[in-house]
Amino acid sequence: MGRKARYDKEQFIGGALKILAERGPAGVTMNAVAEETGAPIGSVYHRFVSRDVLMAELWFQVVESFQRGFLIALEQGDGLEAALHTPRWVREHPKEGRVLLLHRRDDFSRGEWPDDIKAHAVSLAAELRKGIRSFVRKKFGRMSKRAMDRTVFVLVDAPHAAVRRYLESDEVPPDIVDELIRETYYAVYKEDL
Amino acid sequence: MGRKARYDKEQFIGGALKILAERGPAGVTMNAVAEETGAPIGSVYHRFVSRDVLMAELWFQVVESFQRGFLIALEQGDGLEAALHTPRWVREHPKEGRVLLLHRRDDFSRGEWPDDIKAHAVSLAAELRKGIRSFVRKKFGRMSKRAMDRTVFVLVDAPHAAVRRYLESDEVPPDIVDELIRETYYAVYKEDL
DNA sequence: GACATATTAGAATAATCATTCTAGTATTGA
DNA sequence: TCAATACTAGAATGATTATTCTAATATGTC
Repeated sequence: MGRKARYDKEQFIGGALKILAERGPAGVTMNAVAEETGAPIGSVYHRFVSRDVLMAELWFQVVESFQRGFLIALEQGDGLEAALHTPRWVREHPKEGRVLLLHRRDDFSRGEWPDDIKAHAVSLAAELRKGIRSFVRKKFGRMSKRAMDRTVFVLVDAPHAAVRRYLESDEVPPDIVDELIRETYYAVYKEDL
Repeated sequence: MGRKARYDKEQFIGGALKILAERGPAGVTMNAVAEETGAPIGSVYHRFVSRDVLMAELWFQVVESFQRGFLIALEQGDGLEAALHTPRWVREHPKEGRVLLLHRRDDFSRGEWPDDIKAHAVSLAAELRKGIRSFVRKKFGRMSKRAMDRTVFVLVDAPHAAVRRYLESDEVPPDIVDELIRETYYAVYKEDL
């Protein structure tokens, strides 16, 4: 049934990642991706309905990898381990780091997106929420809006903030970042929940 | 000398701000700004060399206003007052809040920008640095890289982080944000500097 | 081998915008 | 009133890119 494929999604996503790291988001044109991969542009469109979808899938791939490590840290180590996962992962994945800035989780609920993209976003978010929920229960014995808000700030928002300015200018987050995340962690969790 | 102006910079910047709030950054096309203001596109270009410069000036105007309040808080109140200025200001200026996400301070050092834009960026950054410096000296009696890093995190990065997700989805930051900023503040400043 | 079809090829098309350009127009100053 | 000029007007241009389209080309299946 049909000809054997010479190029697959992975290659195009890989090409897009490379271009993104070198030339920034605007550099990732469909022609650039095709050229980088050595494929004709038709083949890119054969795999991805649109540029938006290609970028979305790149984002999913990266976030999935990031989130996997985060959830493992959250389950095995304690919360601090998970909070520090952000700067560590970013240091180990400099190219991928910039991809994190490309979208927010709920970009895919607004607007027109293919169903599988929407579904992917939903399941990714659910997985994260579930992980954090069960962490909160483990740590505090019960669940509350307040505990969730704080935990999201300490484990997600604060680490991302600490790291963001370095991602934006292609620098490796320095050690002080870990220190600040650590202190924020102890601070916010010292309060009664 | 010459005809009286019917449209000035302020009107175009105001139009751009309105469009940004309603349709997001991509919606701010030069034609949209002209239409919103009721002016012909030629008049927009008579005031701004390019779209980039228009957007830059919008950003400057907003950041300047934000920063003014921040510096006053920093000088008059203590650091906590300044840290909390971010969520407060954003609540009072919902439209302007989104503008903050448009640029980073050092966007204007890289790349081609007119000299006055560069100068504006430099002076704005200098003013902020100066304010923080003198705050650090006032609070700790001396100056150190470490104290500066921490202060920037506590007064700038953490508040921005806490607020960012709400800005991105056009929501008003809830009270918990202030609470988190406050705790982060006490935490990080409890450590010896 | 011939057919069906998944895939390659990439030139042609189309849409979107920023920007330019040429022609008027109102105001100031002489 | 006249000349200089800052400004209005907006149609035309140009550049950039996403996307489409038609024609080949392999490869599995009958």
